[in-house]
Amino acid sequence: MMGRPPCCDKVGIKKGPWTPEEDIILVSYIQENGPGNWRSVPINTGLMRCSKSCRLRWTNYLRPGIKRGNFTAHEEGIIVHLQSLLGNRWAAIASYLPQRTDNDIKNYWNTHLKKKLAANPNSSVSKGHAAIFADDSTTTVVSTASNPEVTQMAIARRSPFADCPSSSYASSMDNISKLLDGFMKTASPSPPPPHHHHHSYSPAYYEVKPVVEVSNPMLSFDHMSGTGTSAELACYDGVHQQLPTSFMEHGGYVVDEIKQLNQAPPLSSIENWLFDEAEAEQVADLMDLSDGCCSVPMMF
DNA sequence: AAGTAGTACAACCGCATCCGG
DNA sequence: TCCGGATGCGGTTGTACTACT
Repeated sequence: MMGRPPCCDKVGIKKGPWTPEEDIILVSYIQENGPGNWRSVPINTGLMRCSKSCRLRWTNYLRPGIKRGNFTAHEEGIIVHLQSLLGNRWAAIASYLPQRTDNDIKNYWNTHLKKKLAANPNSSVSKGHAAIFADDSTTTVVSTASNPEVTQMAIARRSPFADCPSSSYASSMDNISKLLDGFMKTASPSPPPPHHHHHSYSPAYYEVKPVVEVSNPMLSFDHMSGTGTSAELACYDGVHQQLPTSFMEHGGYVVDEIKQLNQAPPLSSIENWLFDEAEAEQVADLMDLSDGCCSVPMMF
């Protein structure tokens, strides 16, 4: 009689931008059950979304550790060089920038970098490496120069937070926490920042105030991996956000992910390049640094 | 002020790959 | 080894927003 239903039944499946309510449902479900088994997510949550849409929403927007906002020159350099080495393998490139999603990197490449390279093929960005330490975000320049170990961590993706500028880092964990705990109580969401235009709902804009400080993620990592109970992941306006233990236990996503990222796999040629470039450019850029341009608050 | 073109990015689509039975 | 379902990945689209005329 009836044949096998299609993978994504088009009938009754909602498409388009996600609503806050849908995000809350999805995040709550993943909090309880962990990510994965996406097929069951719409079934168990009642979300009128296909499994792929749920997975995409989580991986590209809701999952912890995602950094949003402008790409730094450092990140640009990495992306450009990796793209030249790997081609449009955005997932592979994204693995070197754990805070960025492949979708983000792909979009950034298509909308910014491709044009940049076309307009100025001899620019430092196009060379793929010279801009790595010409970071305008006042984050890693001095700190990495004075601390080779930190340089290696930042460059070689040992931590998903390693090159995170404290000033721009808006933890999606904050968003999730707010989604879970405070959204319903929040009377009026803050409007989007003027430089961002968003036609669809974005949880980042539920932040009542901008992120002013982020606690040292490396220390937090040690803490969380050491105890395995709760995760002190970010300091938001001075209030430490706590991940529910269940979030760590069910699927152990955050802990597993960070542990995995924190492991030191055998260096690939790309990673070796990153190390080599880091050392070479570090010296070169230190020569160019004029005093006053980089008074950097140490994050470590 | 209104219309138009350009930009940015979230989300979708379809194919590829993985994995368990 | 084969098959089918689940998931991952990259290309592409849709549309809100901004800048320009």
